[in-house]
Amino acid sequence: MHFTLEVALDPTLGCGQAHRWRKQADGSWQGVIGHDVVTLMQTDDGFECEGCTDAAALRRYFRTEDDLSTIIAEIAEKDPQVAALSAACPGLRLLRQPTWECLATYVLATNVNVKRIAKMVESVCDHFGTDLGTRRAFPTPRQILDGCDCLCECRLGFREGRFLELAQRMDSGDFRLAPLERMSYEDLTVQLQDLKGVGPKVADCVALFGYGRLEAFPVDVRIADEMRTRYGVEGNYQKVAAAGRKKFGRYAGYAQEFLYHSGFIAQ
DNA sequence: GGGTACCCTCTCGG
DNA sequence: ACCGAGAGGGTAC
Repeated sequence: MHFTLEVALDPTLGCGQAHRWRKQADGSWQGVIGHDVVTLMQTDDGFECEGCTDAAALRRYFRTEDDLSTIIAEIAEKDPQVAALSAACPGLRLLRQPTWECLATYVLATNVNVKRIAKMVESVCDHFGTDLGTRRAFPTPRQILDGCDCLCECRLGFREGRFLELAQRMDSGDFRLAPLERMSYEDLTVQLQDLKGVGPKVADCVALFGYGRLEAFPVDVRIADEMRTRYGVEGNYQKVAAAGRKKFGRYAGYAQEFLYHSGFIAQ
């Protein structure tokens, strides 16, 4: 199946916003979207997709409604450095990940290397997820609870308790993700932080990558570094994140992604 | 509001 | 080669 879309798969799938993509020897990307194991191959005008049974889900995942030229024009107009970064990295898109998967993976993404995040996520999928053949789906809360006796095999460290409690609250219905769709960005991030293991940074990541709130500006150590060296902005989380949102406006999340990716190249 | 410990793994310097 | 120290998409206390 062919998809026409302005996208560069390498930075989009490899920059760390989603954690289940693997680049293969032939240059294609293998990942799991819902219950499809898909293989994506870059073309001049988009990509070729193998294994996809739901084109609408794929379009949703890639946020095909985002017009990159419009978005980039807007954030570039606000800052010459982001203008240069976006020009240097054409086709970098934000993804829309399933909220549960996004939330659960970012709860695991604390105080570890990006490399190990992917390892933990894959381990959780391998232990509890539905078998899809070559890969497994991201597990549902119920699947995690059913197999929680062997959760320690996933080597989540101090995140294990948080991960388990998260699954319990979702499964019991004590915490529901769907109603958060209708909330404002501010209310959404406040609600998310009621969950153990979710602080301001994870809440912003889930708001951006899961709930598609493009105004979110998650600040991790790399973004904090970029904000300090490029713009002289430093301070606590709230201060830096608010500065990013104010500076870049409704598409601050895209600006964040370009800034993050610039550090990726430098590394 | 700021300072620390935190599970575990990988990396790096000796 | 082997080992100990350090760091790593932050959060809870």
